[in-house]
Amino acid sequence: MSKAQQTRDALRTQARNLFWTRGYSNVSLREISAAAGVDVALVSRYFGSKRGLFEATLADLPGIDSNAVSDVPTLIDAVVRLFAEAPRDGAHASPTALILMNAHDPEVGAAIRDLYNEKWQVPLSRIIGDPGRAALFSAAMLGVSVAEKSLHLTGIAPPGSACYAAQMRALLNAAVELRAAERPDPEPPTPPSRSTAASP
Amino acid sequence: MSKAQQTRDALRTQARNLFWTRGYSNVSLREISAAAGVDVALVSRYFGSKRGLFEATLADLPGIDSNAVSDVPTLIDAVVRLFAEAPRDGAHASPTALILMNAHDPEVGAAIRDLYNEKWQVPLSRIIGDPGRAALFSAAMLGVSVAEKSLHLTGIAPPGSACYAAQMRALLNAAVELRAAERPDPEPPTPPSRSTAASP
DNA sequence: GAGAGTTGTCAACGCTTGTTGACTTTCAAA
DNA sequence: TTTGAAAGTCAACAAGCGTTGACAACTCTC
Repeated sequence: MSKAQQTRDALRTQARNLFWTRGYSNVSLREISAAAGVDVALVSRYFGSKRGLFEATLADLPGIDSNAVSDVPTLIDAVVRLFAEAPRDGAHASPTALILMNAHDPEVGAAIRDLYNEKWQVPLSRIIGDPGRAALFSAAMLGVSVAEKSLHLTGIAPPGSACYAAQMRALLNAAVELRAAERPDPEPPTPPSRSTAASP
Repeated sequence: MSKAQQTRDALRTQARNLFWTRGYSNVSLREISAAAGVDVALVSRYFGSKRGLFEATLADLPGIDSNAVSDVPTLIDAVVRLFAEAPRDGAHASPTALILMNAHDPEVGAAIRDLYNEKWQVPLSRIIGDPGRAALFSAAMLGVSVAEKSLHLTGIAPPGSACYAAQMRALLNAAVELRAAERPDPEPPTPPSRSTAASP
């Protein structure tokens, strides 16, 4: 591996760890390059800009492959396993942390939301069958992450434990087992347009 | 009302609308004071610092009164009603937006987490009975907010609709109806100490 | 070994941020 | 009307940010 490739990788790795755990606007390029043991100016050289470096980390975000996963029980198994295995220390950032920390960022939020839509929401809607329950599935999945990562709630079971998996499973099942009366009116399955502005 | 009190209120109101919807570090004092129609320097005069202005807005965060609400059905009703009535436009920020936008902020995150613990988690634990299911209750509640406010998922039912309430209700019920085997080991009911550092 | 291209270093730039202190204006009490 | 505190204005500050371009050090080819 060439020397340039080494520094590129070092920057990308440290950028992912920091961006994904603390959020785009809460991390400076000087901090990233210091962690990578490299000069700040090399970010501009190799990635063009801070935004470019951030986007280079997005390739690491896993998703749901609706070809490999076709039924709901398999889906829930896959999600539970992904969560159980996701790293908790700062060293390797977890996928949901990326979403939670950056989805409402004024600069990169729209890109993150689009990416989540593509890699998660669209496959979920296809597997689960209707977008309402798919959205509730996302809500359940990310809700556990919020409680754990953003709020540090102590009542959440230790991640990786059988109990943690059981909690996830219970909420996810509830999301897809909505009675007909509770389902939203049918909607066009996830919009094709890119989200434009952040108006929470 | 004195003139000084008027400008104090104007600053506090605009600060709440902006801080709660976009997050502490994504809003500048110049933006807030411009929205309030006053000079930036008056923030320092009346609130000491940016942090002081932010903390002055926290009094508006509603919570759960475990004296008024003693059983789970009443709790769920209260939460569903709070969510249905929470304002969606930028003009008045919703309580959950405050949590989601600021819980992982490096500067005010710890204060927000402590406040949520005090105003929500402790009462929830008391009403629901054990901290595990109370944490899952929070997860379900905030998960819907993440899906709606952070990710802008279109599958979530229109807030305020009967369907939205039904969705909330289904998830909240699932959280408190965990079977015994899925419950975490009993823990000391929510820690008394303040959270210290943010290590997601 | 000379030269060309790659890689890394350094100092500075323009900009925005929170905060401060000196100043002027407003306004009610004496 | 004079006086003095209250309220508001203005310009500047130090610090941090992303970004740039000129320069030095290195590596490989001819």
